[in-house]
Amino acid sequence: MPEMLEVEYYRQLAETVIGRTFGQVDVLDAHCLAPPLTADQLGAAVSGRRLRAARRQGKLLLLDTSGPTVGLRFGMTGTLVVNGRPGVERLQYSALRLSESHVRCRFHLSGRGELVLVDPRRFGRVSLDPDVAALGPDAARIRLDELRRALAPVRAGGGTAVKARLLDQSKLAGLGNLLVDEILWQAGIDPRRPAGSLDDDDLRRLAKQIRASIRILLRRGGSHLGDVTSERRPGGVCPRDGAFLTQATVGGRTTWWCPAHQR
DNA sequence: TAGATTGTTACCGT
DNA sequence: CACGGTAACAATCT
Repeated sequence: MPEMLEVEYYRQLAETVIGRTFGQVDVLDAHCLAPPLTADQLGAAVSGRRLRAARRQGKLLLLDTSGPTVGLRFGMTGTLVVNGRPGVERLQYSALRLSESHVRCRFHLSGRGELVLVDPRRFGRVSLDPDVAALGPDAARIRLDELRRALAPVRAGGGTAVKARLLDQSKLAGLGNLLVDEILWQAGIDPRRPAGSLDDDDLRRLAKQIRASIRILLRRGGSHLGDVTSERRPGGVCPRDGAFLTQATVGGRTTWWCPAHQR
């Protein structure tokens, strides 16, 4: 489920309990703890601490407390539920309901209230003081010079596909598979193009499109609501010019693009 | 039923 | 050594 858009909704939800104090932490599935963190350590570090701020860097949610910062990653299907309100109303799979059996970690708030990590597929992780420096600049505010740096060839040649680079969280934080395909479709750029082959005009257009798509889809309600997302299927057609979309694996992920206008 | 999946990471080959 | 591609992870949905 979550790319940066969904995590931004979770962040906004967490903001509603800023100032509250953490109570007990129930780790229902130790699998959700990023090694070497233990349930006892998490509880001891967090309980009695006040929530100071809810930040986001890419897909990583950061809960600053009066003690350590709690890092939450949501994997493919993680959702944050705060006081019974899910961060995302519409889940990808209509039949997938928030189920008590999928609660992995519950942060109680003193008095009443809670933040709950619900994650059917169990790829989500809780950590303490995560290494934010390992992430590139956040895609929502990417500037031209930052994008140029993110796509610059590390070695001579620079044959890496532009899509692979855009997905590399250490270069640029926040974009996932659906969002990247949507952005490249909007910008008219072939996902297989070597990242280093983009000229200044391409880079400028792409940087603007990254920010624009994030802004629009945030308003629309999530990463799966792009103009081309519903056409990601056999027989899918480009909404712009009617050409059949092409499918291939690029950057290790299933990729759809329009062979007519993405160059 | 077989195949696919919005994310991250260990591993392997170049 | 650095980089890039791949498989694995886990559970569910189409």
